[in-house]
Amino acid sequence: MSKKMDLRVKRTRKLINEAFLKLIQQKGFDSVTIQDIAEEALINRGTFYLHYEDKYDLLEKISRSAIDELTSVLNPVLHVKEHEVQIEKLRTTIEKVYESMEKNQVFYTVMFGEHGVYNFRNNLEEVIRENFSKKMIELGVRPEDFEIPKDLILHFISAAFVGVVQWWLKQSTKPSSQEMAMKLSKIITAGPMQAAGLKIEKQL
Amino acid sequence: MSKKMDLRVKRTRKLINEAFLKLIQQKGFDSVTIQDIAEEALINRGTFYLHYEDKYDLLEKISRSAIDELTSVLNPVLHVKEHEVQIEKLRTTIEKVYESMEKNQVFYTVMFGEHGVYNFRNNLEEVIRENFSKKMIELGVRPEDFEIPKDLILHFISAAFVGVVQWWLKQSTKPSSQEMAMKLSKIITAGPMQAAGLKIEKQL
DNA sequence: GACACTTTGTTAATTAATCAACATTTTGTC
DNA sequence: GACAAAATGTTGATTAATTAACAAAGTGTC
Repeated sequence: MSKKMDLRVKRTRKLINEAFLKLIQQKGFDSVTIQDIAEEALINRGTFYLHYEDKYDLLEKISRSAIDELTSVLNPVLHVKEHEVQIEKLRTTIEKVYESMEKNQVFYTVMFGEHGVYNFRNNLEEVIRENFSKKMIELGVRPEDFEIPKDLILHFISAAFVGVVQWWLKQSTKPSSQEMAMKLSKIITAGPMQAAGLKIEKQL
Repeated sequence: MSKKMDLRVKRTRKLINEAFLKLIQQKGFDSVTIQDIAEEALINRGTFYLHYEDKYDLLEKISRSAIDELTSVLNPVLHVKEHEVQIEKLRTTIEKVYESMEKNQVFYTVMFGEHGVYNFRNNLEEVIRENFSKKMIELGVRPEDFEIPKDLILHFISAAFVGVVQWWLKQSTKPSSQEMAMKLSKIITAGPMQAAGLKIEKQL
């Protein structure tokens, strides 16, 4: 990004994005028209086409942006050094994840909402699994080394992750990213039962 | 308004107004700079000067607009026909008042807020009194006809009116304009004690 | 299927806003 | 009071957005 974006471009896109998410929340993606967006954003309809091809393009770009940002901080391999989890780094990652959630809060709230885009939750979980899977391959981690099938672990993690994000989005008073990092790192390293304070019976 | 206002003008003013009120709420009128407004509104600073002279001009125009709208629906004389209050018309007026409040909700909330403009409450009460007083003169109402001094009545009404508006602004779930009209017309015609359900001892 | 209405995608001329820059004024600190 | 930094008010060249209009496509109703 060698040149600074003209303020009008930046502003117009912001207005379009905000109008779009608001309208999705109100009436669902399918019912939203370009005219609706233009009216809500107080822009000329023709202006929309200077920035986006159609509403599908807009959705793609908004989603890409939010999810790219999320996956850029979801870097699991850094937490593992010689098969050992590094707590501090794990905590930092979770904190960044929730900072990203805060930043794109409206997007995720709308997408998970009642008029949100079809199957958004599953798609997000899939993205997370692919991201983790790809990173493992890059670093030569071998699934045979796991006691539990890799796929099972990935499904567990991605579903749990998204489940907790949905919980967080629904809180009227949201825990800070630091609080979430503290709590989740405990759950991840000790398992949910121990993190809740229960003792696990010793296995012979 | 023979010609339609260019959408850009409309939008730019809206963005400026919103940014301004937000900043007043955050840091108080005195601390707000034009640069602050431009940044918050995502406009070029020079653009501000295409629309307003300075922040005092902006405040004047925003206030004028909200208060003009309020006084345009505050027309007490229409409720009185041959010294008799017409309940239905009174209720309609109150309803319109609260519609105006809803429309300019952010403005009034900020102005009445902790960083709001100095003495806003008193100024608003004064405006209301003048408006009522002027209308009475136009229609030849004679203060001598009142059993209670005119000034006292005006102060009672204006203070009570503003007090209730402040109450309404603070409600997280606000009564609709219809509900407010129902309740307030009862208070006004029967007095606060009877409207609350108490019986008044008969005076000999 | 016929038809009316709505929405879309596009175009050229016009216009409000941006950018960069500057001199001046104001504010804050010592 | 001296000085640096921040804010103001302004200017001309450039640019993104608006307007008005049109043909075509899509939607809803009978």
